[in-house]
Parts: sequence; C-alpha cells; structure tokens
Amino acid sequence: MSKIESISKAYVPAEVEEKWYRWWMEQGFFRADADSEKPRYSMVLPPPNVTGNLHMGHALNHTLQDIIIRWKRMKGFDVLWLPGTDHAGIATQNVVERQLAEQGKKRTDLGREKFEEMVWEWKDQAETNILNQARRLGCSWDWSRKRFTLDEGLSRAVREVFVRLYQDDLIYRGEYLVNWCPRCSTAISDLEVEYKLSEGKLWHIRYPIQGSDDFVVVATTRPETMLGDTAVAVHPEDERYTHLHGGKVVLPLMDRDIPVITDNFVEREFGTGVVKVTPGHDSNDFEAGRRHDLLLIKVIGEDGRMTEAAGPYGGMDRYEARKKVVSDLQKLGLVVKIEDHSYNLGLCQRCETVIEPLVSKQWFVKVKPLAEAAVQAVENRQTVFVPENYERIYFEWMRNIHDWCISRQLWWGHRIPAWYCGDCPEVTVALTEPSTCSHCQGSSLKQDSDVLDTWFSSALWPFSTMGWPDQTKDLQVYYPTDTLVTGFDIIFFWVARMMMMGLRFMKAVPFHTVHINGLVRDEQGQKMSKSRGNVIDPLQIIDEYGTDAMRFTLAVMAVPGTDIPFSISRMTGYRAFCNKIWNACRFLLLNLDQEEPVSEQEVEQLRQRKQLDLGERWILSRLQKVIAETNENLEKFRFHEASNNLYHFFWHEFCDWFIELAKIGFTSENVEERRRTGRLMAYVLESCLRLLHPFIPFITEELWQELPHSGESVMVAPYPEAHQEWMDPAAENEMEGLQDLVIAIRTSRSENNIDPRKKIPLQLLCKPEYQNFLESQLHPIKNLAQLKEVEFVSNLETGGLRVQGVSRIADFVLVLDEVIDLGADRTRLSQQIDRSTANVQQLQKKLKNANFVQKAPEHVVHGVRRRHQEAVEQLKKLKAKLDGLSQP
RNA sequence: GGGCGAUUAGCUCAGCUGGUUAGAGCGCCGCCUUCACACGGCGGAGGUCACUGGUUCGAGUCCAGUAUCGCCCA
Repeated sequence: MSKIESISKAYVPAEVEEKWYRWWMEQGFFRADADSEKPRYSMVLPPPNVTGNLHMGHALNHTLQDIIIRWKRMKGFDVLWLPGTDHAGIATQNVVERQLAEQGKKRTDLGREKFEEMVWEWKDQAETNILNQARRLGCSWDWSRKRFTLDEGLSRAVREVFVRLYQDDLIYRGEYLVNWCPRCSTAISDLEVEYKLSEGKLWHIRYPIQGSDDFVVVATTRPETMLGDTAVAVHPEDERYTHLHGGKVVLPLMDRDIPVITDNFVEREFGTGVVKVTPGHDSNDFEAGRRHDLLLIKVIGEDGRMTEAAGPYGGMDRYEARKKVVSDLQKLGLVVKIEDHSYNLGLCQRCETVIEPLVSKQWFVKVKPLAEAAVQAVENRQTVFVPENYERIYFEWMRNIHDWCISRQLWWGHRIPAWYCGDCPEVTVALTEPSTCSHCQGSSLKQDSDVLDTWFSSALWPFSTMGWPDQTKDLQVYYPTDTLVTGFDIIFFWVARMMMMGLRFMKAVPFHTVHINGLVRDEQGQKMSKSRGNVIDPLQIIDEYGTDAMRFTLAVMAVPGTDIPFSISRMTGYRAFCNKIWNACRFLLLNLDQEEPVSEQEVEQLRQRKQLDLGERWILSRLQKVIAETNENLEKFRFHEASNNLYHFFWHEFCDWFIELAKIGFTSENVEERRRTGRLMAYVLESCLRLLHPFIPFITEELWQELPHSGESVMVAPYPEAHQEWMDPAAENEMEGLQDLVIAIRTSRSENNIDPRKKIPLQLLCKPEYQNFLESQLHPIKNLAQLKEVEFVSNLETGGLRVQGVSRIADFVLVLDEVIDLGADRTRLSQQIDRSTANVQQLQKKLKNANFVQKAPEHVVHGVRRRHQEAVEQLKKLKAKLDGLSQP
C-alpha cells in the first residue's frame, strides 16, 4: 500500500531512465565475458561519424540492434555489442575547416600539426556528445570495448593491412584519372561522387578539317575542356563520317592538329555523332585515350583553375574560362548552335562542389581478386542479407567493381605508410618508420603526406576492434560476428569492403547476417534534411515522450525493406501504450498483498489441479501464443510484427479482457480466489515485462523491480519461452464465444443509446449444449455487459420495450425501461440482413462448386460448411426479428 | 539505358508460405470523468486492395502487361 502511493498515475520517463542506465552499467550487465561457457552472440556497431549529433537514422539503427542484443542476452547468450566511433576523414575535416573559415582562416594558416590538434579537440567533444546520446537511447553497449578508428590499435591494423596488400601486389600507386574535389583539395573514390541532374547547355562547335575548307561539328557540355582535346572520335560504322577516317582536324583556339579516331564508345545519336576527346578530363575519354595512345593534356588544375597548358586561358577559373572560350569561338564564327541540355553533374558527396576529373598520382587497391571471394561468400550463403533482395544490389556492384582510390589529400586520417627516397625513385612501404630506403639504403626519406580513405579503416572494423593483428581471445570468441545492422546506403562503401577485408585477413566472413534497416523519413515520407527544415532530433523526442515510446514507435514501423515515415502522432499512441503498461501494474499493485515471485511450477500446479477459471486458462494460452510469435518474429528480424503483436496482446487482450475479469476476482469474497487472481495476474504481467523489455527497456525495468520477481534485473532475466502444453484451444474457443456475446450485448446497448452505467435485465436463449457453459459464466457476463439479472428462456419475448440481439452461442433480449426507437432498430436490422445475406451467398457459391469441395483441403471445406450453417441460422434469426418488429 | 521497390480506409502504413466477413495507429461520429489508466472506457462509420489479362477450386497475396511514383547504378 505504501508502494502504490509512490507510483504516480502516469508514467514519467524522465524520472526513471537515467537511474536505470547508470545502475545497469554499474552492475556490469553490458559487459561480454569471453571466458563464459554460454553460447555467444556478437555484433559490432556501425561506428557513427564524429561529425556531430546522432540523428533519427542512428536512433533506428541503434534501437534495432539493442532489441536484438537484449533479446539474445535474456535468452542466455554471452553477448558482445562492440561500440565505437569513426574519424570520418573528409566530413570531420570539413566541419573543423568551416569553423576556421568563420574566423577567416584556412588550415594551411595553422599548419598540419596545429590543425590536427584542433580536430582531435573537436573529436573529443563530438564523441562525448554521441556517447551520451547513445546512453539516452538505452543502448546496452559493452563500454569496456569501445573503439575509435584512429586508436593506436586500429591504426596498427590499418598499417598491417596496407603493407600486406602492397606486398601481395594488391595495392599500387599510379597516375590515373581520379575524381577531384577542388574545394576539399583531394581525390575521392567513385562512390563519393553523387550525381545530380542539372540544366546545362550543349554547345555545337565547328572544328575545321585539316587540308579542307570543310568542318566537322562536335557537341559538348563542357567547352572549356576543348583546350585539352587530343582527338575527335566517330563511330567506325557511321557512314556519315567515313571520309574523315585517318584524317585530322584543327583544334580551334589552340591551333593544334589532332587526329580523327574511330571507336565504338561514340554514341551516334548524341549531338552530331562526332565527339571531342579530352583524355585528361573525362573518364570515357581517358579510356579511349589509352586505347588509341592519345596525348593527355591537363588543362584544369587541382585548384579548379586552368593550367598553363590552356595557353591564353591559363590561370582562369574553369567557369570563367568556359565563358571566354565560348565567346572567343563565337567571334570566330565557330559556334553553330547552343541547345538546352540536362545532364548528370558529378558533385562531391561531402561539400557538393562540382567534381573535376583529372589525372593525378594516387594509391589504389586492386579490388577484383578481393571481390571475387566476397561474392562467393554470399553465393554460398555464408553471409545472408535480410531482406534478401539486397544481395542482388551487392552482387551487381561487386561484379562491376573498379579499382579503389584510397589516398586522400587530407590531414585528418591514417597517414599512408609509404616513404619516398631522396636518393632514388623508389618507395619504401613499412609498418614502422624506416631509417633507410629499402632499395638504395639512402637515408633521406620522406613519408607520403596523404592519408587513407576513411572506409579503408572502417573495412577492418569487425576485426581491428577485437585486437587484430594480435590473435586475441576476443577475436577467437567473437569473430565472425553474427549480425550487422546497417543502412542500405553503405552496402557498397562499407559492407562490401568489410566482406573483402574480413575474408582476406581473417579467412572468414565478418558477419553471418546483414540486416538492412530503412531510412527514417518525416510523416509525409519526405527525406529529412536541414534545407527542408523537417529534421527531427531524437534527443528532443526523448525529452518530450521518453526513450521507450520512441524506441517502440521505431520498432513497430521498422518493416524490413521499407523506409519509415516517422510520425509524432503515432508515437503519441505508443507513449499511451507505455502509460497503459504503467497503470496495469499500478492496478495489480493496488490489489496484490504478497511479494513472493510466481514460479512457473506454481502456475503449472494450479493448472493441473484445474483451479483456473476460464479467463485464466484463456490468458495463459494466449500468452503462450504471443511468446512463440515474438521469438519467431525476432529470429526473422520482423521487429514490426513482434512489437505490434505484443502491443495488441497487452492492450486488447490482457487489459481489455483479462484485467476486466480480474476485477471480479479481486472483489470476490473467497480469499483463495482473490489470492489466485493476484498470482495469475502477477505471473502474466511479469512475463509481459520480460517480453517487452528489449523494446522498451526503461519502463519495464522500473515496473519489474516493483512487481514480485526473482533475479537482479529484468535485463538479465530469462526471456519467456512458450509452454506448448499451456495452449488451451478449448478455453480460447469458449472465451471467444463469451466475448462475442458480450460484444453483441454492448453493441445493442450502444445502438439503443442506453447509458453504459445502467444495469439492465436480460433474457438469454441458447442451444442446449451451451446452457451449462453460460450458466457457469453468468457472473463475468453480467459484469462485462453491465447486466442486472439474467433469465434463461425457451422463447424470447419480443415486442414492446425489448431489443433483440444474436450472437454465435446465444440470442438475447434486452429488457428496457426506456422507450426505444423501433425505426432505427428496423434500419439496423435490414442492414445486418443485407450483410448476412451476402455472406451466405458467398459461402453457398463455394460449396456448390464441385471443384472446391473435391480439391480444397478437408479442413478448409469443413470450415466453410460450418460457417455456412452458422450464417444461415443467423440470417434466419435476423429475418424473424425483423418480422417481429414489423408486427408489434 | 540497366536494376530494384511501391500503388490497400481521410492520412501514414501492416497483411510473412494463396484459404474465416482485408487489419493497425492517427483522424472522424455517438455515448461515458464506472473505484488502473481521459496518455482512459464502450460502440460506430469508412476500402470495386492502381488498371487489364492469366494461373488456381479459391488471388490483396502468384505470373504477364499497362499507368503513376520513388530509389540505386551507368
């Protein structure tokens, strides 16, 4: 009784969340134990970037992982959920550079060392923030194993991998066309370029044919690159241009003779069918240039300005140069026409600057051999994708993979472990700084100033975090991990590369299952973005609605393979659900006078001694069903089904029916009955808290601690397993009959505007086989349907102040004091008759169909027969009722 | 151009291997402050499951095509 006073009428999340998280940590419940005898289950967290805050995407991703982890932990596994953060090279460097820019400074003003210090400061700050946010989300991370991609251990793994791949000829340095971001001043990989359809122009330009007065017309979207043209190309089978084969044209403005080449890559339908070839600034042209041994001229430099090779245009910005080139051409009368043209513009993923393809000396990973193994592993189902169709996306990319440019001209990241010799042209690649050149023994060495692509270190995450290259116990026990939960947007960036690296260096896939979660969108299904102003901050949501409500909403909406339109109004509903759970417990505590936990043996005894009443047998049976379903759904990553079933069971079965029945038990004069009601309800409620805990960890812990329980914490209590023998189809069937009758009476009452509080008399007419059953259930029926006395009759008295109703197991008449609206009654009956007639006809049609009766499985046919019979009877009764009304 | 996905109630979406009268939340309408909960209770209205054809005894569910929308890759 003192307890209930301490429990408020509504659940206030802010009052309990922090307390429990701290306590869980102190108790060491989150820590994995590599020496444990238990079966193990492991997962690594996709490390969030240390660029700022966690967003709804993280909230979803982390919630799903935490559900799995908490569930497995309760199931008796030794679980490891390894957390950490990613240094996120370009992204983080950009954040800090932007801060500098506000002070009017550039990173070069500070120098490398000073700048790096500054980024480290930012990193500490951002990381602390992110880790706090994860706490608020309730993530049961093993904090003792937290990692950061630039940690010494992980850096050692990066160097080790680089050196080994170099030794195996899978890493090389070379001069190739790369995607260059002039703003970030670095090369980026193909994946980091985002394409956006933009409105541009198509310029048609005349190139004079050498030794002739004639011209060819080429079409281009980037006229400034013509300064670097070293050929024009036509399709070999294009009959319009056979006369040009082997000839030359004169490049305008530069007055350079360039050859006409023939190549299949030319699209005859594009423009005039003659294209300019600029091997220095276009990837298709680069390839063509190699095939035809063309000169390569770099007319645009790393700073986005024209180079000296651009002659008079040298030093101009690339867009100014474009204008100038066009106007100069126009003066020469060489511009035939300018058309509007939309085309895909390549932008830097991080800063949206237009990418400049240019030739540069970079480090590359030869990916093909690595990709083959990674494809096979998925083909052999050593790793499976959930939902499965993502595997096709993975294959598609892996089979068309290009070499991976891994060097970045940044300061924030893993420095490339390569040293250039001042005395010879060779490079020394080593784990630690060498004192002499490995080729000429010279001692004037200088380390490559570039760093590695962030994804290079992320690719090692599943094993670098566990201590590799040392053969640690953690690696032995927890690698390969079981599941990876991540977004589809980084299947190529990250998942594919972890597969390649894991297989190469650990000789085993990094994870058995890749569960792909969707994107969190706003209520209208729009992508959340700062510019749209529709970004939802998870922390704000948590402050306002509580972590549990947010987690449950995300879980319920997480349909595999689809995006999540996050809805505040929906979440309000799940906050109400938390409140419902809270109050169900309050109700029990109000009525419970013992604290001894209820064991399964105790329930089993009651069951065997046939001491349970219908509602109790029914709720136990339903509980087994929902336990089985929840485990099955979680096994298949069907979070939405699992959470939705629990929601429905708890609210609409346990609360709406069982608690209502329990109210009768609690007010019984029979001490034994009162006690049993409390025991049963405590048992079911405690089971529900355990079932719900992975989804809503905070409220379940708070309440579990208040209820009779055994064990320290709900988070380490055993997850419920279904007792097959507690399933009770007979009880479920009887209960359905009872519910059907109660609902029919309630509907009748409501339709006749009878005050819900008003207790009224009732006449019942039932089939003989239900008589005993109904008599035994009179008490609950009276309570649930607000009835005064119930009289069994052999003929329903119609007419006058009587309202009739039918249900599956019994018909009834409400005996009313008030005047009722016969007209309304008639309309309602007619509607019911229409519906019922349609139903009968449909079932009849099926049964008349000889094919159906012969071919459909027996139980289906049987079911239809039964339903048909019932429907016919019901229709007959409804018609009789209508007749009764018509002749008062 | 290639690939993937979507189209179900006013809104946002479930519906897993084809089989009760297609469900949920929110919204809407009516009644109720009944001693767990108004973040509540009881009841109700609302759907030709995008369209066309096919497979099947039976299709929201499987197949083909059409339309519209979205995403990824080139």
